[in-house]
Amino acid sequence: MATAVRVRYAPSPTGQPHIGNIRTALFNWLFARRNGGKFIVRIEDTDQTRLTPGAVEAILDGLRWLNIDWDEGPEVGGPHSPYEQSRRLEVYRRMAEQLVDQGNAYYCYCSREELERLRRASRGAGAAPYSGGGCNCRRMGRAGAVGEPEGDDSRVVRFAMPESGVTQVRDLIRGDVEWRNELQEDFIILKSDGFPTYHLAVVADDHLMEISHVMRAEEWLPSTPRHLQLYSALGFQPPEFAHLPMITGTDRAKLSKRHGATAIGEYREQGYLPEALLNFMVLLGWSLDGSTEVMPLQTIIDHFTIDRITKSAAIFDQDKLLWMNGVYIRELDANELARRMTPFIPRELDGDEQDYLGRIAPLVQERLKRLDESGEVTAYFFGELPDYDPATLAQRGMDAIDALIALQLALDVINRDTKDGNFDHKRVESSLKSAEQRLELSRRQFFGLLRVAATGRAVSPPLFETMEVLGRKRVLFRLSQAIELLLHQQSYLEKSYLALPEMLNHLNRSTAPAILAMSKCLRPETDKAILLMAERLRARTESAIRKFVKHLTLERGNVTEIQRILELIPKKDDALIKEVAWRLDGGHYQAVLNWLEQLRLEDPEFRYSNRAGENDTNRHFGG
RNA sequence: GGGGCGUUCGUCUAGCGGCCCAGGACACCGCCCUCUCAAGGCGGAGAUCAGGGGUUCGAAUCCCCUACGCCCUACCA
Repeated sequence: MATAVRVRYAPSPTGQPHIGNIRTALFNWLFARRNGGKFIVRIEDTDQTRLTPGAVEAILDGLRWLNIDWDEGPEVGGPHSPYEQSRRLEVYRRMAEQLVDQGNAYYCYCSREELERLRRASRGAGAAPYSGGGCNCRRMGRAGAVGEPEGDDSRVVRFAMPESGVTQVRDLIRGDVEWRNELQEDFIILKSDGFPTYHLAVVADDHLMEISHVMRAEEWLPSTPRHLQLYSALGFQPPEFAHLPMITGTDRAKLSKRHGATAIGEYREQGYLPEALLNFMVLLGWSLDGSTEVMPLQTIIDHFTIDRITKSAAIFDQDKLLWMNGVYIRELDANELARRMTPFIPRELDGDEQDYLGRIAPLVQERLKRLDESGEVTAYFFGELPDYDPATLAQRGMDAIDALIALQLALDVINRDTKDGNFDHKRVESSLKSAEQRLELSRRQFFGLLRVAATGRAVSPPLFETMEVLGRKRVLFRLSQAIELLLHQQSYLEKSYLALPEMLNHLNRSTAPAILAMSKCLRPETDKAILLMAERLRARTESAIRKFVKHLTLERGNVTEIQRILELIPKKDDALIKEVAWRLDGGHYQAVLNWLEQLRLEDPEFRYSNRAGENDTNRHFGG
């Protein structure tokens, strides 16, 4: 019967968990899950000088975030506790002693300086440094060890490598690999501080913890012969070995800080989905079939076999990860998306806002690549619209007048069509599309304008859906706000009123009854403003009129009647004036009045927004 | 210097002697869709399979050599 699969992830807590390390953990974990085996986490904290506070927690958090669970290890314990090597020193010390007793290891008293000298000398010699007893300790040590003082704090224990023959490993990924023993050096197994080196500790623990397969990064391949010799000297049955390809930066060098984000925590903070990162990482060195890339975890587990692991190192391709993250985001249920976006929204959300976010989420879903874009991409849904440049309102090929006209029309039409409070996007769409037909604007221009007015941006999710989610109140307010913004722009202001003085001219002279009635509706302040404008703008009235004529559509019952009037008053065309005037009725005077009222903006004392809603304009018309 | 591993489009990869003058994906380019941005659809460009020798009727696939890259060469893991 085949031995049970027991694999392990053995990180050393020397810093933030690395993408490369975590990928190793992932492969081990997948292998365990695939084979119904156990996945063990063991902390290799044998280097006291490199310990980093919080590193163990960070490693464990990284695993938990990716949903990689462990059957034995820190926090969960297990039959081979403890799982921190610093708490198992006795085990290693005993084994080291046993090896010394057996003659497989010896005490070495060489100073670091001597060692360094030896090392340099051996460089050009073609042999491994102090191999086969390069220093004298091996030869004299065995005999001399007996007489040495116990606990000498400068001595280390070195393993005595065989001086001939080869050590061979049958790597599950790389096949047979062999090394000549004479080229191997006598490596240290127990340091002078009493801690084991990696080599002794892994072998001891992998054996004691009954590890069946050692899957680790390729950088460990060169030390495998040491481990094998250790197993043999200790009389242990070695496990299977599989050396995983490394993950490198774009320069093909071992991944390091200068390659950008390498710590798994950074990916979490940048809004990568753990399932996306996991899926992506597994593809770095493993493939299902060469064409299936995005796949559920269960599929990965079901098909995860060592024979499909690649041999060569892989560059970590951020672009592809980003793409895959987008894929996973799009696959999320809207509520789930909202839930995951929440931590990335830079404001506390109350219950209502959380619901609101739930409605926003589907809109931004397919244009979100990372969760950390959440704040940015939803900003205009919350609170007031931040200042935006009114110049962005008018789309290509439009000027402020076009924008003003279209905005006013949209405002009126939406206001009228959704009075009952039903503000779904279909309704808004049909309403705005009918309005669009009355304007000489392309759809792109009209909706582009409205988009800026509603969101403050040139780019957003589809307009009508966005408006629906924003809600009637916000939309209406923002449209009028946009109008106001435009009017506040000095240069635009002038243009927008170009036609008014001319109109005033005609009002004063014309005899058309409707126009007279209209002038009666003008309140004194407004009148004054118009006169002021007239003076200022006299020189340009001609072109202004032409401008308005362009926007004219003749249709009864149209709020844009005001524009028509303006447009229909070219000089010497009283007939036309009459024609328009004739079409006016009470309802349109309202529009006229609204329009004229905006003039008051010219005079700061008559802020439009301060007065809006206050005026009982109907009074002037007598109902 | 020594030892080891690796080498298929820019990147991740498929390929285990004929199905491959090499397939998929990301990125890139173009078109379509379209109210913007995305998403999506369609199409394009992109690899003399590191180079050279063999073996074979036939090689990206097997063997050898060379080159290049990377890893190890610490009382670090």
